[in-house]
Amino acid sequence: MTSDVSPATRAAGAAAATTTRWLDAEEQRAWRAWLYSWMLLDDRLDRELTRETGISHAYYEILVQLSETEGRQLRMSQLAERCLSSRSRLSHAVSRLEERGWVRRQVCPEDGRGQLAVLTDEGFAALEGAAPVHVESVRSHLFDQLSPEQVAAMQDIGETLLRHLNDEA
Amino acid sequence: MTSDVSPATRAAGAAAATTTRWLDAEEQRAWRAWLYSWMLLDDRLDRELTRETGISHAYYEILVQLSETEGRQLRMSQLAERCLSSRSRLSHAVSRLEERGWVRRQVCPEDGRGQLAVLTDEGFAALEGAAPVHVESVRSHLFDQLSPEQVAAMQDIGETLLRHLNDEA
DNA sequence: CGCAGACAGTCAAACGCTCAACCACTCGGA
DNA sequence: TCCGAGTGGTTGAGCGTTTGACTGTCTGCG
Repeated sequence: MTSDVSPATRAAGAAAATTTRWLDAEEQRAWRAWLYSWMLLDDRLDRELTRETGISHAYYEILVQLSETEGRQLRMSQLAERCLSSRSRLSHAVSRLEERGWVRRQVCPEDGRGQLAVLTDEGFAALEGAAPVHVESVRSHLFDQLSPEQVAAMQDIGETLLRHLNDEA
Repeated sequence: MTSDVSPATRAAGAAAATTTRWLDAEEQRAWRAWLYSWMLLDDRLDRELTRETGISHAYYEILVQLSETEGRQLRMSQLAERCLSSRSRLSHAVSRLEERGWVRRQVCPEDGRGQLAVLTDEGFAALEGAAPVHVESVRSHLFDQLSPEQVAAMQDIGETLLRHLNDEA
């Protein structure tokens, strides 16, 4: 689902946009493979997790982030940042998690503007139940399919891109 | 935004689920880097394209797929498959593209149940305008950041995963 | 002290996606 | 030829996300 340019488009576009640096055939192929494989994998992981535990990948990530901090709590904005989520989105998501009794909101003592999202025991238990399911999905669809060299390359590429994306953001 | 398991979760989860094959520290790191870099890249590409052309990545993909076929038309279900989209989602999306005058629906001559989505000249022109923007994004945020070896590895990994995901689906 | 501006978070409206029900058409067999 | 199952596609309700406006709080400066 994305991006690629047909030869016809290519000729016309190039004229319009002061010599666009089009992708060559190999680059197209690499891009497509990357894009498609990611979309399929992401979809698969999310569906397996949701089907078997009732927790979407997005919720799961929130629970994970909270579980990994001291006191199992975080400021809303910090939580949003770690989840690569907008504040608004996180605010809505936390409201829904609150309804499930998995997270609790609490005024931040140091800053009256802030709210703390606190992981409840029920939330932690839910995470404990979901984690094995998710890990098994990741292992079977990703790590089981790749050689150690491919895994190393994956990490290398990911970290390279991460450096670029974080730097210039 | 996703998935990772804290040490605490790890111990408890393992007990519950008949020896879960947890990720070790290196695997966690690789998975996180991959996941985060993809999420950030995907978001970046979509936003740049949407901001500068008013076309989301999802719509762009539909236009690309149509532009690459003979007659610039496809059966709805084939188009959905190529876009890795559900039929319902595609049907809604095509309706919106129809409102913009970029796609036209037409009954399929060979099968009265089917519908053809046809790319209009306006739609093609919109794609021509958007393509350089999108390609430049992909190049600057992805290919410009990676060595030729990394690009080759990316393709290799993508195709390996794609084989797995398509096979077992 | 008092106020302007920045900041944290929430909320409402518009939009897109998902799921399941649904309609229309085709195909194969009695 | 007629019926029933299967297929192709659409629709609507419900839900989650985005955007931008808004409230309340904090901070720094005159």
